[in-house]
Amino acid sequence: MADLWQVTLVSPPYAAWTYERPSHFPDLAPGQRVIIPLGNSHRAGVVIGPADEAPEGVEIKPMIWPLERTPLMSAEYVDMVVNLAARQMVSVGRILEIALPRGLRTAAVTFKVDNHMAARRLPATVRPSDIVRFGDKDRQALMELWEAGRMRVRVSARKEAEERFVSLVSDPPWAVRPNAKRQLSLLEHLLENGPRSLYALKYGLGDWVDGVAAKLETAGIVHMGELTADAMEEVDGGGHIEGVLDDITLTDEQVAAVAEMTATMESGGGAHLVHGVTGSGKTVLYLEMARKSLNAGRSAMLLAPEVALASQLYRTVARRFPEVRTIFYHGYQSPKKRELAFRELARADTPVLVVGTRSSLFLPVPDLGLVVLDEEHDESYKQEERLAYHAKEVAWFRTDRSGGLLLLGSATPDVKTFHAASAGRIATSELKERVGDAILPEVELVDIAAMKDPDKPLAPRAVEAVKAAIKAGEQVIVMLNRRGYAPVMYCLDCTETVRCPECEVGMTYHKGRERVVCHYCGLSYAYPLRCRKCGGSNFIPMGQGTERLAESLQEQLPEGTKVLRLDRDAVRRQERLEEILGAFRRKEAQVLVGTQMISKGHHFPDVTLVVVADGDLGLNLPDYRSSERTFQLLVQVAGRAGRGQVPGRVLIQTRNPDHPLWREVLGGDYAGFYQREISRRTMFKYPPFSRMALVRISFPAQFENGPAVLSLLGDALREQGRKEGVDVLGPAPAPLSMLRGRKRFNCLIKSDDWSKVRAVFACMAAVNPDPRQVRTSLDLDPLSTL
DNA sequence: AGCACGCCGACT
DNA sequence: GTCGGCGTGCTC
Repeated sequence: MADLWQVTLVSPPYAAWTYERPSHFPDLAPGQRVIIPLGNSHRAGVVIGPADEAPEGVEIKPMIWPLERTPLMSAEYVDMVVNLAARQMVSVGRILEIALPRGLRTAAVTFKVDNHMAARRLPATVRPSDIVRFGDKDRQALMELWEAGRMRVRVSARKEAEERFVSLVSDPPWAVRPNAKRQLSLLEHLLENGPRSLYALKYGLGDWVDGVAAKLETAGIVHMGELTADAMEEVDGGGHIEGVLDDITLTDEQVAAVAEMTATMESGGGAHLVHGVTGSGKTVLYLEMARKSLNAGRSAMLLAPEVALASQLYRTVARRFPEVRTIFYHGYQSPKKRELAFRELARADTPVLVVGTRSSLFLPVPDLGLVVLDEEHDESYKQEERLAYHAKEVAWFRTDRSGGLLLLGSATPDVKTFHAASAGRIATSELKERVGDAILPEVELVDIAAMKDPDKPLAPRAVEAVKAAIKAGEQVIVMLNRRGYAPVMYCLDCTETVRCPECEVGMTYHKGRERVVCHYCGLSYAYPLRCRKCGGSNFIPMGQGTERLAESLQEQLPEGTKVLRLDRDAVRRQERLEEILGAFRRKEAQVLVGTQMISKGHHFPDVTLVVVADGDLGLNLPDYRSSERTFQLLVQVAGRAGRGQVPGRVLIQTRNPDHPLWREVLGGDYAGFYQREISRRTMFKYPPFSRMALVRISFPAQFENGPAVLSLLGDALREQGRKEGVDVLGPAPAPLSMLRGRKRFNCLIKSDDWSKVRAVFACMAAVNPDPRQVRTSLDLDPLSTL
């Protein structure tokens, strides 16, 4: 009787198939990685569990070799992955592909065999294809060496070479021939998307990347190797979060919060919201709770929405707990580093601390007593590309299973979180005061309805306030949530604007890069360019972006004032973010202009003034979350002001001073905002009073059956929706209607129950006549419902 | 993701 | 004539 097991492929086609355990194999357990034959190749797979019976009509093949002697993943880990896969309606292999570092997903390995004591002569290096060819005796002898720990696994050199990251060394313009199309397209790609592994670049652009990248490396224009983000951990200037170590005495509010959180922790865990105003010292609470978890012999994980914030948190944690093994982890680390972290945690037998971003939640951390999501409302916790999952959901699942505490911290909680808290389903602690002498800033509105001059985007009153702050030796942050120089380029000859041919949206002028760029798909053209309609080249930039705002401020402010800019363009080169933040923190500049990036968690004690150049941006988007998003952004950016001794002041420019949101932002009145928002959501049955999901459908642009299949799938969705009693809207072209040669469409589903959403999706997927061409995916609770 | 199969252009 | 380009299809 053959010993059959379910094995999941961690690469396409991601299937969970049946394989036989050969008699010479050691015992198997869920989570064990094995090399399996697939067609004529060898692949890595993960054992999910025993298979009850063989599928009909297929020949069951035997496994080739184990990839580790004791599984890196436990049965509980596999259980988490299986569960998450079921919720997201994707195969288990898709989740494991996200969860496992690259080196743990490949079967391209070599075994180093220590055979000097062996009775039987075996080669010193063995590859999977050799094992297949071995006779039974040799295989048996090899397995004895394996079980004795005399056989080591090494990822093949070619795979490791592909793991190297390619990153830009210098900003444009680059010293390459203007007609070197491939070199330029690689450079533009790196500029737009940031550092990428050679592997990812080859996948996205083509195999020519190998040669071109090598050439650019020789020319000193790109760097290949470890990502510089890793070096960032050691860079000074970021510093740990100040005040956390120096001010260990807790305030009364903090003491009360610790007591409440401890009660939740000791009653078997669960979620606990820390609703504390900006600057109220939430980090101290996280550290206190981490200490409690460690004292109870349990591991703790502290997560931040972005690498830079996680890195700051890591330094603080490492200083606070020098005696505890602390691991820093994020998705931009080299695969090698991630693999080391994964392996170390899988082997750990004492409690550990993990600090990182959302991808850390897939680490095999032993006995999780605490997970902290700092700034829990932040949308970066939701992964949108590839596979849509929310870190909060994974964190909730893990702490639920382990009986750990899930700590959600924010000054402006997610409306859904706060609703659960108000309903008593989540325990809550409140911090209403800032720590130390700091008080919350004064917020004022500036009416700019009458302003027209694009070279003077700030109202005179705002400019005066900036000048006064600089004169007093203080610092200023100016936020404009739109990067580039100008969002619209207007042709003076024919009144046409520059539009992206793929996305049908306006293209943004980037002066420093000398290009116009589509902010949806990243397509860009060199500027100056000719008008598509009339061939003229007399464009005038209209509207404001951070680049133009920084430029005009530089002109309006007194001689000697230094203005820094912080946005995705400015920090394309990895080390630039820390450079800019460090320079501002060291007061090498008086003004920092930036997008919402500057609103996130940074602590600048000398900033006394925050100006929001366009408060109305994002307020009237056709999305149920737009006012929540705007409120959170404005309160967060206002929170950057007055964190030191001098009280802060916030000016918000608006063309619409009567909007009810302003009163709540001005008063920092989360409760008032929440009341108004929740009654609106009740009225329109928006979440949390309903469940929203997006069905994404895409097919290659040249696939002629695409539209027909699309309408078939749309019909199936509506039909099934009627049966289940859920609303289905669409299909409508997605905001990025064309991406990588595929046409994309969305259907919005609104239901009272996730299970109905899954049922409707499953019925639709089942009638898809050509799943290879027409791909469908389900995004539960999408960030944007467009 | 790999790898085979299969059908068209530029070479010893 | 063949070598080899990459479109398409399949993998327990």
